[in-house]
Order: sequence, then structure tokens, then C-alpha cells
Amino acid sequence: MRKSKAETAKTREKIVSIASEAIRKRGIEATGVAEIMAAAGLTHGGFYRHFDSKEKLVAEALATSRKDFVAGVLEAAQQGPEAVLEQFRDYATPGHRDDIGAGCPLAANGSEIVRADAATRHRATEGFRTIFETAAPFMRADSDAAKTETAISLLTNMIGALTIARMVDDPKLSKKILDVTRRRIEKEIAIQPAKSRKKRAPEAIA
Amino acid sequence: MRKSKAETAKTREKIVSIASEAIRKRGIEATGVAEIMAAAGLTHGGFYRHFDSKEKLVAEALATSRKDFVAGVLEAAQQGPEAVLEQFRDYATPGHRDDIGAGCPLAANGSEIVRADAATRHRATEGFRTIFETAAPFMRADSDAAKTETAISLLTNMIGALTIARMVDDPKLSKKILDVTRRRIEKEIAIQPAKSRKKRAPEAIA
DNA sequence: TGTACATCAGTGAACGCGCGTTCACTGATGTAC
DNA sequence: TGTACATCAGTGAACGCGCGTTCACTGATGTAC
Repeated sequence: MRKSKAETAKTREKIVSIASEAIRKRGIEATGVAEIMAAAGLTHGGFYRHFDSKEKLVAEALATSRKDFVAGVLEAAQQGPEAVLEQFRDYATPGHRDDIGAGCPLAANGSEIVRADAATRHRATEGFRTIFETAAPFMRADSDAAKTETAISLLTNMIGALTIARMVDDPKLSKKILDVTRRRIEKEIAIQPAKSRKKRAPEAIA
Repeated sequence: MRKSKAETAKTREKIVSIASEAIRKRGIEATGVAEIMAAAGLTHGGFYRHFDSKEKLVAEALATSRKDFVAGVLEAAQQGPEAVLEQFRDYATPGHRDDIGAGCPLAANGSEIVRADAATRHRATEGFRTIFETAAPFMRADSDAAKTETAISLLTNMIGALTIARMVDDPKLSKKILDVTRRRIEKEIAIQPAKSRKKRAPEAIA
């Protein structure tokens, strides 16, 4: 029953991909090895041909979703402010809210990552840093420092808002949370930097 | 070994209190019945004299932390804008960040509550609603609707920021996240409503 | 107020269950000659 | 290129473990008279 190297690599990728989605959907602890293997069309015994432990798979699955997410922001940044605005606006939509398995891992597993091992927290930190540093130049603020701070504020807001929008059981309130968040995104991102630069009062820089 | 009614009530309260802290510290799933009972100085067998199931205890523990938290906001609102500002500012501090067991349950268990049962999500929703409705009148905005929206935006920001501040493994970045969040809190809460009302551009109301 | 009985908070052993992990085995793939 | 052997992806049963829960039991509390 041995498989070719190409097939083995494909299977491994498939397991990571399924785990990445399942972990965001159901949480880290609630996602079982057997469940992931079954979803990949395999039995659980073969799991350890690909990974040393569940912990290793979780780390890899989180790394995958983080990379996907960071890549989207980097790509938008290369395309310009409009693309960044669109990318950020998409974050605070019912579509993203309802597709938790394919969405932002920080919003999907936020309070679980807080309690995760050092390596996971470190990777999450660097992912978050890459995103706010990439987004900062597109913020409406008067200095590089203020732009970075605006990016941090906006991103933490987006993550919190998406989490709460998923938590509340009142569809109207959930929609309102997303609407309010999109409005802030539009306010903070400078589409025509020169034109509206002076709209906001300059902020003290720490 | 039967205990008096007063003692029984006290024990029950103690279990809920310990669970409330443990759940915020270690998460809902990771908190075990035996662990809580041991912390209360009891053996796990007696648990079911007080609660039908772990699920019931979790619901009650979350309800307790929510009530404590809501009560703090209601009290501050009665005392006036300065108290609200102080309450909110305290939210985004290293003290709150490091005392997760006594802090905001939405920040501590956010992504877990998203996946919780309907009753838990409903109670969390109403808790969140009470807080933003209570806080809204203290926001710097030109209409009641805009104040409500500002309160929603600010609160989701605070929850997200606290979660991320706890997640990152870089103390400098964690501090910066809290600093930036406090600055936004100070910006959005109207200490002298008449004086600074016009600082922000009026926002469209949905 | 005192007595007899019912109640029930708490104990500690045991249960069933699902989890992550291990293992002997199978048979196709990879490799050495 | 063909052959013989080593490798190893995947199977499915089994393992140990910790979890939530149950249960027979104890003995102090509560209650009925």
C-alpha cells in the first residue's frame, strides 16, 4: 500500500488543508486527528507517517492559514491603496463572518492562541506584525509612527469586531457591527492621501 | 457529612467563582470538573449535588463574570463620564491584560463563545448589548445613532486589542497595542461634550 | 424540647467514552546491482 | 532493462489516559411528631 512520493506529498498537503479549515471552524482542541484523517479519506493510524504529533499538525495548519492571510495583504499592498481598502473591507463582511473555515485565523482562534505554546504565539505575533507593518503606509495619519499606530488600532478593531459579529445571535446586531467596522476602515485608509490628510487632528506619538 | 443550607449555598458560590476564573484563564474545554472541585477543597463526586452537568456550571460561571463586568460599567455610567472613561481606560491596561482570570469574559473566551451553545451565545449577546447601550451616551458623536455606533466600534476594538495584546509574545508590541487602544478610548469618550463635540466630522447614519 | 426518621452534601471507587498514540501487518514504490 | 530487496504509506486493532458522570455509602442536618 505504499504510495509514491508525489502522492505522499499531496496527502500531507490535504491533511494540513483540512486541518487548517477544521481548526478555524471548530477550534484547536475540538478538532481530532481521526476526524481530520477521515475527512481526507484515510484512517487515523496513518497520521503518524506524516506528523510527529497533533501539536505539530496544529502548528503547521495555523502557519498555513496565517501565510494565506498575510499573502493576501501583501498582494493588495503591491497593487495600491484601493486594493488594500477592498481587502480590509472584505474582512468586515457577512461573507467572511460566515466562512470562518477560510477566514482570518486570529479572529477564528483568538482566545485559543492566547493559551497556545510559545512557538505558535510567536508565529502569530510575527504574522500580525507583518500585516500591520504592511498596512501602515496606507493609513490616514501624519507620520510614519502615527500610521503604524492607526494600523494597529484598526486591525485589532477588525479582529475584535469579526469575533463579536460571529458571537452575537442577533443578525441585525451582527450586521451592524460589520457595517460600523467597514465605516471605520474607510475612514482610516487614505485613498487620496494628499486630499484628506488634514481631516484628522495630529496625534501625539509615543 | 451533610452540610447546612448556608454552607451548601456558600460551597456552590465558591465552585462558580473558581470556575469563572479558571474558565477565563484556561478556557472552557480545558477546565475540568475535578480540577475545579479540587480547587474548592472537595472531591469531584460531590459536583453533581450542585450542578446537573459541566455545561450548566460553565453557563453559570460565564453568567457570573458577565454580570460582574456589566455591573462595573453600569456603576461607572451612574457616576458620570469621568468614571466611564476611567473604567474603559482600565480595560486597556497591562493590569487587565495580565489578570485574565478576573477580566472581561468576551476577551478571555471570545472565539470559544462563538462556538458555544445557543443559550450561552444569547446571554453573551445581551451582555454586550447592555454594555454598548450603557456606554453610548458618553460617546463623542452628533446623534444617538452615531453614539451607539461609536460605542460598538470602540468596544469591539477594546475586546480585539486586549485579545491580541495577550497573544503577542513581544512585550513592547503588547504595550503599544494597549497604549494605542487607550488613546482611542480617550478620543471617543466625551468628557466635555459641549466643548469638543465638533471635532469629528458628522457620520452618515444607517 | 426531645426523639426518630428522612434527607442530602460530600466521599471515593468505578464506569463508559473518546482522545492521541502505538503497533504488527500489507503491499506498492523506490533502489541497488 | 530486469531482478531482489528495502522502504514506507496506509490499515485497523489496541493501548493508556483523562474526562464527565454515576453510584453505594457515610454521617451531619433538617423535619415531623
